[in-house]
Amino acid sequence: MDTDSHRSHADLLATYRRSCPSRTVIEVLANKWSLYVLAALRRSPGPLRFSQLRRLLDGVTQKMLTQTLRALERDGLVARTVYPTVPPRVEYSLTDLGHAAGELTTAIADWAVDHASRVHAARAAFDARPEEPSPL
Amino acid sequence: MDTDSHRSHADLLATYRRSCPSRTVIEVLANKWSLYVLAALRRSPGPLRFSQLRRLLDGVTQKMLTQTLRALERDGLVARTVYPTVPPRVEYSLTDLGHAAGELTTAIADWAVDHASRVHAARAAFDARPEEPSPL
DNA sequence: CTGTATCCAAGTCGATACTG
DNA sequence: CAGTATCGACTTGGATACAG
Repeated sequence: MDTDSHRSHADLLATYRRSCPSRTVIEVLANKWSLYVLAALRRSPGPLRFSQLRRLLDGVTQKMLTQTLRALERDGLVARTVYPTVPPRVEYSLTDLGHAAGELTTAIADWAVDHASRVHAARAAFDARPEEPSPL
Repeated sequence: MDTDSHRSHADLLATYRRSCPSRTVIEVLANKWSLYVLAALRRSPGPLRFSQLRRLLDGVTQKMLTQTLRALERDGLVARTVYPTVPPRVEYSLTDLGHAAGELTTAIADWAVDHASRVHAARAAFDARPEEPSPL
């Protein structure tokens, strides 16, 4: 994947600057729950209700889920539809923008599943190594 | 991208379980500095020194960079090479595993750059909307 | 140069209680 | 059902000082 072939050297450096507009976008995407919410919505055949997402994402609290969904909605990645019924019904789905982002986060989630054993093995090896690797 | 075509429904649900081994892998990848470090190393033609990474990643503190590099090294994504010179010289590069992960995080970073304006527009629209959208 | 150690502020996150 | 509000524990992250 040579995704940078059309980017200049200066462009690449600018990517990491604090002033780069992408910085704040990265900060929304680069966290566990955003990644999972986008992946879950992308994998779902249709919209998901708040409670469905909560059940799906094991360990997420109501607060974190609300917070995450709001941030994604604010950024135009997730669409929030409220049905004025009683009890209220709220559905979440991906916008076109969110769908594209969801592909990327789903790829990360899939990669993590596929390589978890290798990562865990490396982790164990690292943790098992002696304090002083060079006893001379 | 139908990356899930080979995954069963049960597999997909298991992905979000707290007990899924991929959870801890995601937690390492899903943060700003890990994402940037992997992207920077992947884009670089060769290994990068600690100070080079620090200059490149605008805003990263020494502490966060060290912490991030350690976590990635522990997970077998980054290789750390120490040259016993004086002053010391330490180079970081991607392992095969890290290279694969780097492709994914680079894709996220690129996407963020390319769509930052759309996201920021959505954000501005969201923030500008009235408190009570339905005054009836 | 490449770290480690420490202090402290700020933010994250979970648990709980409550509302329309 | 789908939130909001609040409190407190815990974690994160920055600044600074220091060491091999």
